[in-house]
This record gives sequence, structure tokens and C-alpha cells, in this order.
Amino acid sequence: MHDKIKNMEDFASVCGISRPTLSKYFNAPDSVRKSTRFKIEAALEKFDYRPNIYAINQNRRQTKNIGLVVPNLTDPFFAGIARTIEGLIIDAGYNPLLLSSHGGPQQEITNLESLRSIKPAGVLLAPLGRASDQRRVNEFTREVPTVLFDANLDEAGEAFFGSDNNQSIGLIVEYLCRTGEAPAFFEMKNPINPNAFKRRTAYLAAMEKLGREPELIQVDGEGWNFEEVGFLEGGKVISDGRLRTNTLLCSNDRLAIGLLSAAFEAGLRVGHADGCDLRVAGHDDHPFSRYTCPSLTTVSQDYAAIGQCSVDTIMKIIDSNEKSPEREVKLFEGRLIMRGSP
Amino acid sequence: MHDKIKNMEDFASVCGISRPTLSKYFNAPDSVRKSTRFKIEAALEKFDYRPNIYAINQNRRQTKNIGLVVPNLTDPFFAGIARTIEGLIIDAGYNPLLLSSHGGPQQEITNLESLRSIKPAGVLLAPLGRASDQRRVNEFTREVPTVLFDANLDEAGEAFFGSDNNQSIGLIVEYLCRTGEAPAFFEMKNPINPNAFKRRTAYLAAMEKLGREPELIQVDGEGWNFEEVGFLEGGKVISDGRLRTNTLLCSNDRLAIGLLSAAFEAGLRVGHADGCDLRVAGHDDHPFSRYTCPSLTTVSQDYAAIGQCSVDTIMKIIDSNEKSPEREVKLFEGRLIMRGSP
DNA sequence: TATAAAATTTTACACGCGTAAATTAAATAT
DNA sequence: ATATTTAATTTACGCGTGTAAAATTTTATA
Repeated sequence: MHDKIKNMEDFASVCGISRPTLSKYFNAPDSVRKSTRFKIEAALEKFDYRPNIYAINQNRRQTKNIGLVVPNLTDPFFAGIARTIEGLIIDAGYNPLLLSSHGGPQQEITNLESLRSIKPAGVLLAPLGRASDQRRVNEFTREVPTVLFDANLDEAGEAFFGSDNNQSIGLIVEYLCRTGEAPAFFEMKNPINPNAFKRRTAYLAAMEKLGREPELIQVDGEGWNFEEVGFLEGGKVISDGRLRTNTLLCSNDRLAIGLLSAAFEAGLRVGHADGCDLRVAGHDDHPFSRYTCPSLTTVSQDYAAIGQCSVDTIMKIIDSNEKSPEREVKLFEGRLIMRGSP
Repeated sequence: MHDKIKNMEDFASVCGISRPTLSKYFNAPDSVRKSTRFKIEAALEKFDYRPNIYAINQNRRQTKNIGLVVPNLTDPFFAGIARTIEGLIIDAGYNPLLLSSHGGPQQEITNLESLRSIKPAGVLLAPLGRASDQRRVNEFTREVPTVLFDANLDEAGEAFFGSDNNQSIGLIVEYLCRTGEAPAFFEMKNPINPNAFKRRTAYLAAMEKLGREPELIQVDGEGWNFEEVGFLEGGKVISDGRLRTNTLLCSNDRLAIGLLSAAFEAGLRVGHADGCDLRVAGHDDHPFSRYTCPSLTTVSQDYAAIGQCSVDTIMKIIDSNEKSPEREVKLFEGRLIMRGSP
């Protein structure tokens, strides 16, 4: 209808105010006089102007971008976490940029490099863990305010928030021992995520505490195809008759899902009912673990809390504009999810 | 070591060339003389300068950004597609921006609005479908070059690429009829994605073609929790004895996963072996469908082709810098994935 | 070597905004 | 009503790049 609004200058003139005042409004609508705010908002109804994000970010001391890097978006577990955290970032008035490392350390570094050029105010990073190029990740965290979550890296970032694997594994080991035979621990020989090591250690500790003989079943397999590993290697373990107990605690739910599939195909009945051959438990409360056959008993991680804490902390760092003197670490407790599998 | 490089000007001087030439190099390294390219690359080794992405995008006629919007990243099916397409976009020399609509039409519009402010060269959109705010999506596609994939919307965007539901459903219906009882079609009464309607229609057509009596089992349930719907409503269907055939074709794999879980808990044996009570098939070749109990027979979509075609097309549109006169639509054939469930 | 072609440089301007400092207007106190 | 304080607005400048046109240099061709 009217002539085209090309920039803030134009829009300021149709508002009847100056451009800097308009700029102030867009950065904080309440920082201008109420009467001028009405003028602006009336004009916004009539014209569809929106500030150029590139010009904004070029001139701001800080962008409103927060990087969010997860190890593997194809895993619904991380997809769910990412979604939760995205929401929290938006609520805090920032703009989340979601990147997946696709399970590869090279991609992880690429993601960080790509984030660097976006000059984010902060980054929330769930690193690959053992597989990470720790030197380069560290380098990044020294330049950009970063909070780690899910997996810890030695001294990287301003803080770390994750699950207390000792507590959560202890919980399920105790439960399994109490309700049946003591569990063997089913895991990959060279697991790709550091929580795997923590969980192994936690399993050994929990068994010792209960005075049981631990047994590690460590299978071959590379990469992130945990279901496949669980299926193929679990199948071998079953057919080889390598099991000395009827109870298996898997290092994570995805291994368990594969293992359940292998057990099914081997004709084993899984569960705690009479006549069952095998009990299987997992860890993480994977979105699909409710729908396995039988449904999977597992431990859920408190990701609402972990996400909230991570976002709060990165915001605090951004606001205070200074690296905190000491690296905060906080572990959250898991919750037992009892279902059909043991 | 040396003084800080703050901008292209500074870096040009340490290279010993002019800034505009440097600008040319960064936009196309081969467009400058070989000797000067060596100078630049030698300097890049010594100094860590990278052009300011915001200044670049403010001044370019077009950004190198491509928006990629999927209906729900929590669904590993879409997560996988997104990853594939991301790779193709990068290979084409562009920068993918991945957004998930989280199953909500409001978020879908928010995503498009947010993309608009990033001024992408093009957008690849897998819309929610029926649930989409079609008017506003259409409005967007008129302003930004957009290619739709996975789900079609009436006349929105420059092109659409998806699966040939008629062919794929026909394939599996024929297979099921040939190897046992004719299937009933298990779906949601008010499915949220338009492919659901196409598949229903395709089922009816396929059954008619084979001279079989079609049977639609339409269950309640809202939203994207397909596994839950399949589990709860499938469980009811089973316990109510509403089944007139032993064979169920599910509208998608996620429904089938829930249904298999319900069948398992009801004590039904699923599969094609002797003594089995039920046969179940799905559609999509969901990443987890291999690991259900029994493994799920399904139809895989050709997402390598759909992704490639979508990216090629958006690139062609971007390069030619003009909307194509007619809207291209191409459907790709599915492939039967025979496994244990029927 | 002369000429043509290509690449580079220089010059000049534009992009659309943030922000510090200076100014003006409004709110409060006297 | 006036002086004072505070808040809002305007002035003026800068951010780091793209790009067009003209001038110059280098390279390729004859």
C-alpha cells in the first residue's frame, strides 16, 4: 500500500521517531516511553518491517545465539534432550542453533568451527566423549563460553551437568539382585561414550557392595549402531551359551533393544514371569524402551533438570560476562523405571 | 605473534594484495591468479583470519543458507532424512539450517518466520501436512524459493518430491495377500500427516484391484505419539476381538511398533510361522523396525533419491534465479523389506 | 615485440544496524 | 512556578564486508 520499508530509517520515519529510539525498542520494548511504544506498535501493524539480523549481529557486542551441539541427533534420546533445551534457550530470550556431530569427532570439530564463525554468546555441548578431539574441544572452550552436559571432558568448559551413573547403576543393580539372579554387565569392548566406562565402574562397585561376583560381557562392535551391536553380538553370546546368569544389565537401552531382538529370535522368553529364560535391563529410558517386547526395565535420567541447569549456568556466565573461577560439576540422580523385561 | 588481524583490510595488507581481491578469493578461490592465491593461503597459515559472516551476509545479494524444516526431529525417520539432506546441501557448497516443527503447526510457522529473517537462498520443507497452516505456508513459499518433500501441500512451493504411496502400499498389500490372509488397514481416525490419507486410499485401491474386501480399522488418538496410539488402541482392538483377519497393515512403522508391543503383551504370537496368531506389516522402514519382536516387514522409501532430487531442484532454482513456470512433482517407488512379522 | 585479453588494484559507495555522547523533553522536588 | 533530576531522543560515527566502474598491471597471443 505505502512505499516499501527497506530499513530501520524508513520505518522510523513512518513511526515519527528517530532510528536509534527504534533500535532501542527492538532490543528492549520497555526501554522506551510508553507513548512512543504505542506509535511503534501501531506502525508495526500497518507495515511489515523486521530488523536485518545480519546488520544487528554485526554491530552488537554479543549475538543472541546459543550453540547446542549433541553427539547424534539420529538417536531419539538426544533428539528429545535437544528439543527440551531448545525450548529453555528460547524462553531465556536467545536463539538456539542445533548441530549434530553424527557420532564423529571430525564433525564435532566442524560444528564448533562453524559455531565460532557465528560468534555465539555461549555454547551447550554434549561431547562425543572418548572419541572427541579433546585438544581442539578444549581450545574452543577457552575462546567461547561453553557448558558441557551428558558427557564430561577433562577440564573442558565452564561447567558440567550430567547423570550420576554410580547412583543410577547402583539403583538398578540393587533392584536386579533383590528380585532375582545377580546381573552380568553387557557392553561394548571399546564403547564410544565415556558414560559407558563410568557405568562399567559403577556396576563393578555396586556388585562388590552387594557381595556379588561381577561379570563383564564385553562384545565387539564399533560406532553408534548400538542396536545392531546388541543384536549381532548379543545373539552370539546367547547361542554360544556364554551366559552364566539369567540376568543382563546393558550399558544402555539401545544395546538392550538389540539384545531383546536377538533373544526373541533365539526363542528365549525374556521377563520376570515364571518360565522366562532371561532378564534384561537397560539404562537411559530411551523413548522406545516402553515398546520393546517385553517392555524394558531401565533407569531414566533427569533431563529436565540437567537441561535447566545447563541453560541457567550458561546464562549466568553470559550475564556476568566473566569465566567463573571454578568449574562447576553437578550430577543428577536417575529414577528406576520398572517394566516387563526383568 | 604479529599484530591482530581484525578485518579483511588488515589481512589484505599482510597478504600484500588489495581487499577486494581477497574478497573475491573467499567467494571463489579459483577466481584469482594462482600466484596471489598462494600468497593468501600462505598468510592463512600464519594468521587465523576468517571473514565476518554477518558482514558477508549483509552485503551479499544472496546468503549461502538453505533452510531445512522437518516435521519432527524426535522421529528417527526424519532425523535420518535430515542428516542425509544436510550432507547434500553441504556438498553443494551451502550452509544447512535444520529446524524441527515438533509436530506443531504453530512451530512450523515460527520456523518459517525465523528462516525468513535469515534470508535463505532456498528452503527445503517437509511440512506437517494436514495440520499445516496452509495459508501461511503458501505465503512463505511465494516469497522464498521452496521445495517440498515427504508431504505435499496444494500448490505450495516450486516442486514436490515424495514417495509413491500407491505403488508402495500396492506392493505390500499384494505381498500380504499372496502369502496369507488379506490385510486390514490399521490407522488413526484423524491422522496428522497427509500421507496417511494417501495410504488409506492406496490400500482401498489395492484391495479392490485384487478383488479382496477391504477393512479399515480406524482408532482414536491425537498427535505424534504413534507408538503409544498403536499400543493403546491396538491393544483394545486385540482384546475386543475386533479382528476379522489375522493380518494387519499399519499406516506407518511407528504404529506397528506400538501394535507389536500390544500384541506381545496380549500373548499373541506375531509372524508367519506355524502357530502364529497375527501378521503385522508397516510402512517406512523405520530405523528401529529391524529390531522389533519379531522384526517388522515393511516398505522402505527411497530417501536417497528424494533428498538428492530435492537438493538438485532447489539448487537449480537458486542458480537460475527464477521461479520455474510449472510445479514439478515426482514420486519415488518404495521397496519391500521382508522380515519376520508376516 | 606489439597487441589483446585477463586479472588486479584503486576508488568510491553502499549495506543496515548498534552505541556513545550530546541534546532535549518529561518527571520530580522545591 | 521554577529548579533539578531523570529519562528519552537525536546526532554522529563506526562496524566489516560486497560490488561496480575505472585505471592499472600482468599474462597470453600473435
